[in-house]
Amino acid sequence: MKDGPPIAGIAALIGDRARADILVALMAGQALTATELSEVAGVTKQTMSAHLSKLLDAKLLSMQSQGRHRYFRLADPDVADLIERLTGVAQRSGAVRLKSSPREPALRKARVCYDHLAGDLGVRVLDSFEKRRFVRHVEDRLELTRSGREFCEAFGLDLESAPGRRPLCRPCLDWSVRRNHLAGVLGAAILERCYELGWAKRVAGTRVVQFTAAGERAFCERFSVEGRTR
Amino acid sequence: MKDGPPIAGIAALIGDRARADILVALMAGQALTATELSEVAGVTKQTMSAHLSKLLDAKLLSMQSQGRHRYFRLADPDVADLIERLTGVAQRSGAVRLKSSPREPALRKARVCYDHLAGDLGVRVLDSFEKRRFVRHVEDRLELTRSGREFCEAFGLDLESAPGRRPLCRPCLDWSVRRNHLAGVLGAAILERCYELGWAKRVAGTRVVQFTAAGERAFCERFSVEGRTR
DNA sequence: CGCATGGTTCGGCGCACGACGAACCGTTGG
DNA sequence: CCAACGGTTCGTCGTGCGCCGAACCATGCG
Repeated sequence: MKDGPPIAGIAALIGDRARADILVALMAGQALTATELSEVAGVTKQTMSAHLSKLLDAKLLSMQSQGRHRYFRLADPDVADLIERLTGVAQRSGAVRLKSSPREPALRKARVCYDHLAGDLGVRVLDSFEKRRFVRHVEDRLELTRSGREFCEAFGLDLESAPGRRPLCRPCLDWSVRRNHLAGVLGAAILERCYELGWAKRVAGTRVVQFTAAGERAFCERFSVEGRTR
Repeated sequence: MKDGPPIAGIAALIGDRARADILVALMAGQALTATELSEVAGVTKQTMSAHLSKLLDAKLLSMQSQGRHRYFRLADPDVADLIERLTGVAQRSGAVRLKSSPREPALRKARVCYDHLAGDLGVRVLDSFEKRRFVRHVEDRLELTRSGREFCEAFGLDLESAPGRRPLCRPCLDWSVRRNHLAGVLGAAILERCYELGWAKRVAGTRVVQFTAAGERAFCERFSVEGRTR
């Protein structure tokens, strides 16, 4: 009755960039919403929706609706175990690389994640902020310190006129680098300011943020970002 | 530097029908040659060759050349562990079925595996032979008993004029049903006889063996095969 | 030596599946 | 009530990759 070895189905499910990103992100243990996951994986919501339903069907994930959100987590510890083994084997295999998708090259360096800066540059900004004690981790959240606030004002950011209850500052997991970058009002304000200063602009139709040569230099200096960005 | 989560690459590798078949077959622990594996998985040697090199690259398999053969086995116990976890999760997930390839339907029932009969019918023949004590397992090999030999002669098989050192009778693992069917000279002779008797013929261009309605009835009676073959 | 057999390489074909745009529901909050 | 936002459904497009036929090397045996 059943088709070929069942493991093929499950493995194929995991063997997709976007879905693997989801699973890895959920290894942290906390439940995430569909939209958050779509950011993590770097795909649109429709695409994510399709992926999530497949993973649900296969019972790799579980979901609970809460208000208008849907929270996803790994279905059970066995799944987490599986992913862990998989990473183990993957490590020693010297990371078989999946054929890199065409969109990759520029996206990795700098791109828009909603309205803030992600990609390599985005991650480095957060690194630098942490090193200079401009931000502090408080549980899962991020807090701007006094010196951080001063720095931001000096850079010409307007953090006060922010609307509603959007967090000022929060970390956002980056799908390409697997590390956090700066989101929230602050993240958005920084990107906005880069546009204003003429350091960068968006490439139409994509999520790529293109820095000018001078803009990149200025940016790196300002944020104490060292080294080449690839 | 590295692309997306490494687990995606490994999982994608396992998430292919043919390759999953390979891995499952090798879970038994004994090393198999490339050609044997191609039969197990139901693909040609070229295709198998491509799969095997990918699995080798990823270090999921190890290989040793011996004479003109190449023997493949699982690279190490961790890989076996991984596959086992995977089957575990797959079980409880209620076997996510991989989109069934177009060739499936008829192939499952009866098909040619090299020159002998495989598929559901092939497996049942061996079952019946075992139950009636026509064959006996001797380590990994199969031996035709005295009564088995009589039965075969009565059916009109010529087992004597077989050329060279090809084994008279050996088991061959079936990729679809995951069970053995009858290979070797005997397996070939049975299929040949079915053609002669007009019970079945091959469908051109495929490996499907098509039985006539009467042929199938006669076949089942002769070999004491019970039940519908779905 | 020639022939059979185990494996690999190359080129072309076809298909499954992931990606997105657009349009559509449901919930929340003003 | 409307506007905004979280998610899903539908149709389409592009492409990666698994498959095979044919041709090619290597080994082993008579």
